[in-house]
Amino acid sequence: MQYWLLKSEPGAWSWHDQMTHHVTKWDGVRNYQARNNLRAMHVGDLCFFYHSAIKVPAIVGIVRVTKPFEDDMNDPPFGFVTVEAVGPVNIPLSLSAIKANDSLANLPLIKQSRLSVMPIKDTEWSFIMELTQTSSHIV
DNA sequence: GCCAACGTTGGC
DNA sequence: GCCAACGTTGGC
Repeated sequence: MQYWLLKSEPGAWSWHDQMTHHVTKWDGVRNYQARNNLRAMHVGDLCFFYHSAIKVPAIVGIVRVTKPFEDDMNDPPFGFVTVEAVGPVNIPLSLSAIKANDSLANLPLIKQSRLSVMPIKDTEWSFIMELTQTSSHIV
């Protein structure tokens, strides 16, 4: 089981959209590194759902991979995985709150701000899960 | 809205 | 294969 983070601009595809549709393709990725990460996903992997390019970018929910990578017939060599909404995080975790924690300093989210599909280490996942359980991180 | 970072394209 | 030009992402 591996962990990931998926970015989406809420104007294009929001957490609300994800919850409404529940099971969807995660497509539209047009970057090789992000595509490689999509291809490395396995059924059962969990992903944070992150809202990007807004006033307060934040982790807002969790989705689970339900089908592995498939090729997009119309746009090789890119493709998609299938995900289902698991649920919202208890309290959204903003990028500024993430940056305030030294133990999250190595997240690609910070080091590689344009990458839209990235791996999350077990320890990072657990720590973020803890943070989303408490309001202490809200500034 | 601006701009930095970065990926992609295409001429040479 | 290099690099300039250009387009896109995403934080602020």
